[in-house]
Formats: sequence, structure tokens, C-alpha cells
Amino acid sequence: MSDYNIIDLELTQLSGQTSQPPWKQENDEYREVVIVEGVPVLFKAHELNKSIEFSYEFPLNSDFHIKKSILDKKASEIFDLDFNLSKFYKYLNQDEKLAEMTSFCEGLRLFLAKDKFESILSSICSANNSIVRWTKSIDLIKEKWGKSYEFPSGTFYGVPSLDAIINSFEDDQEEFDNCDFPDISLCENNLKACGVGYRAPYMKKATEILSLEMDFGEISKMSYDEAFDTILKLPGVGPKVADCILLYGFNFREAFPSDVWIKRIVSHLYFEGKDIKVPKIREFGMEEFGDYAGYVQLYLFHYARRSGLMNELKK
DNA sequence: CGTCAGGTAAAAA
DNA sequence: TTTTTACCTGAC
Repeated sequence: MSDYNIIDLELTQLSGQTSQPPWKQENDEYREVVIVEGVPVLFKAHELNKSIEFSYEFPLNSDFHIKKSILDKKASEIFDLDFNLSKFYKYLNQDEKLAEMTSFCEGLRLFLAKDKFESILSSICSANNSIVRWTKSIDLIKEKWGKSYEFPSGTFYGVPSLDAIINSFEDDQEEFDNCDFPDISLCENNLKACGVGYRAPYMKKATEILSLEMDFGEISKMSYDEAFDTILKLPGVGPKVADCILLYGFNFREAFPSDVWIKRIVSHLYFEGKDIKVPKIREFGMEEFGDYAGYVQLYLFHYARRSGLMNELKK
């Protein structure tokens, strides 16, 4: 293996990309169930000398078998292993504003969706939220409405079906009104009980629209602009969330998700700290970085976090 | 207790 | 069209 496909697995897992919550960590492995050709497979990833290795499990009492090469290909897609990092680093080094980033984010890669619906729920849930909270919420949602799978390594939960979310209750009250619990405090099978707050109706309505009017395959085939305008129609999806969905969920690498932090960082690096509006930052990022926009956004954020620039910009 | 967090939708200017 | 404001929730 040449050194271009290095990865920092832990950094990539914990970087808060809204394709999905981090996989379940057990010793030095990260594990999660991935549906491949309709078959649930437990993917186990671990890092060895900056490269990543995978092993797989099939459900107990099943006779599924899928070729390792097919599973490896899927794993490689999720961790974006075909992306040439050293070429990207050469690109960053050409811009003195960006050159310093590589030393803080070495091996950081896109963590792409294993399930597009999961990336949409995650992205909506992440809006005006903290990483810990939205990832906890999505994990809870999967435990409550996702199918459970038994592997030699334990139980894992898949992503709920669209119908499961559409039929879910939004809050304690709605659940209480529709069930025969004696006390409302017993209600916990509802979206708000997963800690999603006011995003509950967004998640439900967005899922209804996805189910009735949108097709993941169609969105994948669209141009970036067309796809952006399309998913912007989903409730709870503004420009930032739309770009997250397109980048982490649909692999539109030209997306430059722009939030308040990216705004501060880009303003600091490229506009002498002037207060540039978020939509302008987004335009700038897309024009300046082209197909690298998604990666530059990812690196900018973690560079700022790790270098201390973020604390500096807080003031 | 008040403030804040990786925005959005709805109201107001 | 652009700029404020309210908003679940849990952590400090």
C-alpha cells in the first residue's frame, strides 16, 4: 500500500460528519451493521499503522455469504479510501492559508453515508445542535424503530424504514393519546423522547415528503444545484443542512456546508476578520475550492478546533 | 438560574 | 428581499 490512502480512523469517526453517528467502539474496533445487497453485515474497522482494515460478521443462524471483495468495496466507499489524500495535501500546501491545516488533520477523511435516509435524519437532527446530542438521538431512534440484528459480537440496530418514522409519535402527548398507558410519564416511544426537540415534526414531515415525492436514486443523478434546490424543500432543511446531506449523504463533494464556525474561520483566513454573511461564505467556498470544497470545509473546521483558532475566534 | 450550541421557519422590518 | 426572533434540550 502506498501512503496516499492513510486514514486516522478515530479522528474520522469522531469528527461529527452528519452521515451517521460514530460506529460502536469496542477495544480498537469500530463496528456497525451495514446492509449490502439486502443482507445485514456487521462491519468491523480497525486502524493499523494509519491504514484501515476490515473484518465482517454475518447474523447468527443465517447462511448469508457475500464475497469479501464486495464488502471491502462498500467499506472503501464509506471511508472514502479512494480519495488521494497526498494529492489533496499538495493542493493545500499551495495556499499558505491552508498549508498549516494538514499537520492538524492528517488522515481525516470523509465518513460517507452507509444509508442515505440515515444521513438525512442525522443532518436535520444536527441543526442548531451539538454533536453529542444529535448522535445520541439518532442512536436512540435506531434502537426504537430500527430492525435489530444479532451478530456473534452482539445486537446492532439498522436504520428505521421511512414508514416507521412516518408512523412514529412526535411527543409524549401524542403517544399518550394513542396508546392505553395509565400514565403519560410511561411514554418514551416517541421522537421527542429521543431528545430531538423541536426537530421532531421536521423529521416526520421530511420523511413523508421523501416517501411520497422524492427518490434517492433521482437525487443522486441530479446536478448539485438541482439536488440542492430539491432537498431544500424538506422541512428542517436549510442551506447548511442541505449541503451536509449532499456532501455526507450523496457524495456531492463540491458542497461547502457553511455554518457560523465556517463563517468565522473563512472570514478570519480570507477576509481579514470582516463579517461576511453565511451565504457569501458558501459561494466563496464553492468557487475557491471546487471539487475539494467538501474536504476543505471538513479540514477547516477540525483545524480550527485542534489548533486553538476556534477559541480565539469565540471572543 | 442565564447562556449557548456546527440553523431553520416564521414574523417583522 | 433582508433582518430579527423563538425554539427543544442538556451542559456549564
